Order: sequence, then C-alpha cells, then structure tokens
Amino acid sequence: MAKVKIIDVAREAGVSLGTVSNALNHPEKVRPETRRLIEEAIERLGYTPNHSARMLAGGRSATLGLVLPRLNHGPSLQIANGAHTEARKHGYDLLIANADGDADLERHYNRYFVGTQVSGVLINPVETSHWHPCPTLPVPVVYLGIHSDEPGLYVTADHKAQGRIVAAHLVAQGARHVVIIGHASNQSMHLRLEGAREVFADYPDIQVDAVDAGEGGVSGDGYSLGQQIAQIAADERPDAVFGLSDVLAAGVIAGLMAAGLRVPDDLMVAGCGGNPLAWGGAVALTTSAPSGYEVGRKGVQLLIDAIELAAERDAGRLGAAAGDEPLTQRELVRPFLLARASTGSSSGVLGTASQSALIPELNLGAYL
Amino acid sequence: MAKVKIIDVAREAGVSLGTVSNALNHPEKVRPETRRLIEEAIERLGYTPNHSARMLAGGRSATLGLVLPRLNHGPSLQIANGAHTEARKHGYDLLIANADGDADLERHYNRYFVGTQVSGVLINPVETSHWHPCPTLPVPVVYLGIHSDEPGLYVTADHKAQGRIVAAHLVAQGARHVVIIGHASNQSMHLRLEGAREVFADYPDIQVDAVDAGEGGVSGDGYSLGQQIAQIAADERPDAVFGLSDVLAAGVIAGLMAAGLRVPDDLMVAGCGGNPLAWGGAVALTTSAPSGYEVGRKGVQLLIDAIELAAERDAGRLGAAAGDEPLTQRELVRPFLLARASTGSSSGVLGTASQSALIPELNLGAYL
DNA sequence: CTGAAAGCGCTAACAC
DNA sequence: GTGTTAGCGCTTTCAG
Repeated sequence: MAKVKIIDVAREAGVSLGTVSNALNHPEKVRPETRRLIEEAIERLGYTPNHSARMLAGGRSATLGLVLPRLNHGPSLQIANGAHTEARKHGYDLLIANADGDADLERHYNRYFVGTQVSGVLINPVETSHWHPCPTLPVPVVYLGIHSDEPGLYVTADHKAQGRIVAAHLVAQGARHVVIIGHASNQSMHLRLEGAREVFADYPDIQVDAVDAGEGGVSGDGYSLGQQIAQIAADERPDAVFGLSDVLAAGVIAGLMAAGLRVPDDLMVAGCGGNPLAWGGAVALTTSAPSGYEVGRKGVQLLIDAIELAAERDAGRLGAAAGDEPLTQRELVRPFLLARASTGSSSGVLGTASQSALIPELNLGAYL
Repeated sequence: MAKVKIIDVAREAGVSLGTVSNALNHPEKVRPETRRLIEEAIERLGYTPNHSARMLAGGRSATLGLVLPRLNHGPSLQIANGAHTEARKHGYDLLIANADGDADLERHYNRYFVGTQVSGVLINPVETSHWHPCPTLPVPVVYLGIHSDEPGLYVTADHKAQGRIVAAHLVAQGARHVVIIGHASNQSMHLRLEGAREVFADYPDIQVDAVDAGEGGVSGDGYSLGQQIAQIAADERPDAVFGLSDVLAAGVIAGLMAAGLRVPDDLMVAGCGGNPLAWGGAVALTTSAPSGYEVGRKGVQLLIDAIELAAERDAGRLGAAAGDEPLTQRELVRPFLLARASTGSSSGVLGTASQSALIPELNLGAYL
C-alpha cells in the first residue's frame, strides 16, 4: 500500500533521482550496470510510475481513447477489436469507454480522455443521425461510423456498397422476388437499403418488397418474420430474403426452418454487415464484410497519422504556429461479399469454427 | 488546439485561480453569480480540466479500471456491462482495457491503471488455471472469474452449481441417457461438469457419457457434434445433450435440426452459462444464469466497498497506520435455471427479442 | 554520465 | 467568499 516513488528507487539503488528518470525514459543514456541496479531496486520496491505526474511533466502518452456507444452491440465490438489490434501494432495503448447509449456520457468520457492526456480519441457516436461535431478538442479525433460534412477525420463502413453487392449477388443467384427487411430508423440499414435499391432498379422484372421490421404489427425480430414468411402460400412466397442486418437474417433463417422450410432450397436468405455473432446458425449466412473490424483499424491508422503529423508540426513549430491546417479526411471502408450456403453459393456447410478460420483477419474469436 | 488552463478561465471570468478551482470542486463555496460567470468563461474558452494535474494534486479519481482478457468473448462482455452499470450507479467512471489473451499486456494495463490513479481495478485474468496474484498494488483490486486461496477480493460465477441445476433439471425432465459435451481444458466447463457429475451420481440408472469436444477426432464445435449425434440409431441415441457452454449447446441444436431431428421432441438439449449470444436459435435454449453480468456487478460493489473503506481508514489514519487488514472476501455468484423450450419445459417458443425482455436485469441488448 | 533545480496544471490549505 | 501559496511525482534542462 505504501506509495513508493522515484526518489525511493533512487535511494535504494544508490543513485540520484534524475538518473532513475533517465533510466526509465532514455535508457541509452544510462550505463547498463547502473541501469540494472535501478531495475532491481524498482523490482524490489514494486515501484509503479505515476502516470499522472509523468503526463503533467512530460507531454502526451502513447495512449488512445475509444468511446463506444454500447458494449453489447456487434459492430462496436468489432471496432474495438480492430482498433486494439492496430493500436498495439504501433505501440499504443487503447482504453475503452462505454457511453451506454447516452450522448452526455459520451461527451463525459471524451473530456475525460482529453484531460488524461491521451494522444488521440476515437469516437463511435451514440447519435448517428443528426450528429454535430464536438467543440474542437486539443487532440486529434477520429469519428467512426458517421457521415458528416464538417471538417474532421471520419471512417465509415460503406453501407451503401454493402447493400449493392449483396443485392447484386441475389440477382446473380436468380432471385425473382426479394423481400428486404430492416429497421428504417437505423442509418446503416437505411443506406444498405438504398444501395440494394440502386441495384434492383436495373431489374424491373424482379419484384422487390421492403418491410420495416420495426413498424406496425410487424414483429421486430427475424425469427418472427421468418415464420410469417413461411405462412405465405408457396406460389406467392418470395424466393429470397435480404436481411439488412445479419442478426435479422439469421433470425429469419431460424424462423423459416422452424416452420419446415429449407434454406436455400425453398428460399435464399442473405444478411449484411459481416457480423460473426450471427454466423452460428444451421446454415452459413451469405453476407457482406468486413465492417467494424476494418473501421477500427483504419480509424486508428488515421488517428496515429494525425498524431504524428501534429507532433512533427509541434517540433518545428517556429514557422507555422498559426497555420493549423483543418485536416479533413473521409475514409469509406469497402466491403466484399461472403457468399455462403444460405444463398446456395457456398462450397458447403461448415461449422462456426471453420467459418471464422476462413477469414482470420476479422479476428472473430470464439464467442464461447 | 490552444491549451486553455484554469488561470485563463480565471482571467476571462475576472476572478482568481482559486475561485475557479473552487467553483469546479466545491460549487457550494462560490457565490452562484460568480459561478455563472466562471461557467460562461469555461464554455467560451472550451476549457477542459487536466485530469493528470488534478490527480497529482488532489488524490484519487472516481474512476475504475477493468482489465478484460479479450473483447470477443461473451462472458467478458457481460462482465463489462454489469460492471459499467454498477459503476455508473455509484458515480464512478469505468475504463476498459483489453489484454487480448496476453498475460504481459494484462500486467501492463494493470500498472497503467494504477499509475493513472484510478481508485480501483477489476481484473478478469487471462490465465485462470495456474494463476498467481499480482504484486500488491497500491489500490484495491478485485479478481473476477478465478478461484484462489490467496488473500484478496474475488468474485466468481458458481460454475459447479450451474452444472448441478442444469443436471438436476435434466433429471427432472426424465432424461435416461445424457451426453455431456465440453472442453476439459476450460476451467469453467470443468467445474460445470463436476457439478453435473455430483447430481448424476445419485441416479446410477441414468447413463451419462462425457465427451471432450476438443479431443481426438471429435470436431470442436457443437454443430458437428449435433450432426454426429444425429447419425446414431434412434434406439441407441441419447435422449438429452448437455452442452457445458451455451454456444456449444446452440451449435448442437443447429446440427441436430439440420439433420432432421426435432428439439426437444427427439432429444432435449441444455446449455450452461446464460450466454445471450447463444439465444438466437430456432429453439429457446434451457440454460443456467446469470453469469458474467452479475459477476461484474458484484465485483464493482466489492471494489467500491473496499475503496470507501480504505478512504475512511485513510481519513482517520492516525491510529492504525500499520494495521492494514488484508481484506479478503470470496463471492460466489449463485445461478438460477432458465428452463425453456429446448428441454421441453418452456411455456412456448419466443423470439430472441422477447427472450431478453424476460430478464431485463441481464441487460442483454440487441446484438444487432 | 550524474545531481540540483524549475516547472507541468491543479487542489487544498491558508490568510485576506 | 475570495485571493495566495505550497506542493502532488515526474521530466528536463543545465551545470558539474
């Protein structure tokens, strides 16, 4: 419990305070032997540098902050994993805060991070629809998953393109009557829908129905929708269901199968978003990927670039003290298609484990 | 980009530095009018208090650190959600770090948190089997999900009891031949198995086979196991499968159904662990709960108690400066049974959304 | 290479 | 109530 500080270490090692500090921050400036002495003292005393003091005195830390809108949401977790991987690769720490769906909490953690002297912040905003930029923070910030015209750094999954490639795939698989289900209020799903519509616009002979799973008497989850679809007489039934999210699509499959229909034999089903959480069902789900993981990675890349640029500019700040360029960049993460059994296009039915092994970069892990 | 500090605010508001500090930390000590002046100045300048300096000067912050072994693991996320909820309830912030399966990284983040002056740390260790305590940290620490004889604060799900209640349920439902599947190397599953065995020991006429899903030619995921079980002739086939994790059990259901068997009509299936991620299947899964969420909550409760106790002791430290009591407590989170359709015991088949609505305290959310 | 000294931005005593 | 002052633990000059 005793708070051992740098001077204690110095005394213990029989050197001076400054030497210990050097050994810690510029090891090359301390004789190896002395350094060993110091390391032993540190070990013996269980010294833990006080990060606050360090920051106060020294400058910024190699720590990134990530503010997530929630912790029980697939895409956010993918972002976190992607961001973490990339951050570690560059030697940065990543601290995650959960805004828990509360815009105020989000702001709170933002300020917190900035005040803690993190070198940069990633924000995946709670509010994606009518979003407005934060008051300019004194550290670089990257916004994840939102579209905006404001200057700044943004990384977003290209939802529209996701809708397009899945729709195009459905067309290629010979769909004649497609039901698209989703929640209109969700921005991602809305964009995916738009993308899909763009594609289907070129095929006027394909019947397309869009149903808002959150509307009217329609039960919101895929499972119920699947069961409802199964009720439809065979000759009027669609031959393809496009779930605007993977969870919705997976639910539809479960619902259809429970009602005795087979996927893809009686009906194709495709999802969207590359959400591994939804891949555990009986039929491998065709979907678009990647989403979150790549967004997280890209976000960290942009952030680190911005940080290092700022550092450089700081170093030679003599010249352009006032010429702070706004630094704007919009990155759209391009999707690719994961064509699998649920649209009859896979090489076969694989178990969950094998599925994820196929795309190691998604870092799916085992949601055990 | 300009770093505005407290003295700038003071100048802007036309008061002195100390007054601004007071307005921030002890609002009641500042005349409301002055306070308003200061708040406006803060707003105008976009002042963000420097947390590091604050900590250095003042003491500890109302922040808790949580070190997770990974971010793609159901139970860890449940812990995070539970911990976050409880922390916010008590006015604490929660910062999450991902050790990414690396014990060194875990230690690294530990030290980081301590150095950042968080008031307490929760650790869900990477290594649950041969675990050894950290060198005594200068802040309270709660260990999550491990069993240990060392002094300290521990919160763990009672896996053995989980195995017991599910097994007892299977017995009650009339099982005569049970196959238990799991990974022997996983401590949680191992304990659940032990619990199950305790129960079945009292029913010698029930045939019990335990298969290690990670062993030999046995394919590791539930789906394949389900298909293998479906191959067995009807008269030799078990009448119940007990998956030692929900994901395994959900996979088994999918595998069985894909092979044409019905659950629970042909075969009962039960899981273990209360993992909402596995609840999206066609059949509502009988399982034990709660697990992670409650562990997280309890952990934060213990931690905050310890923190406040330490604070009190600090306040009147005149007396017992040396008498630091070790402070040991082991909390076992007791499970309850979620009996549902997969063992033929539920009131009916519900969709995912409705399932989670039934147990709001688990804060399941929509893994959209 | 080493040791002394000057703050980093803020809080918590104190005096005013 | 308000303004002043002494550090919090550390990194960095800068002389030795």
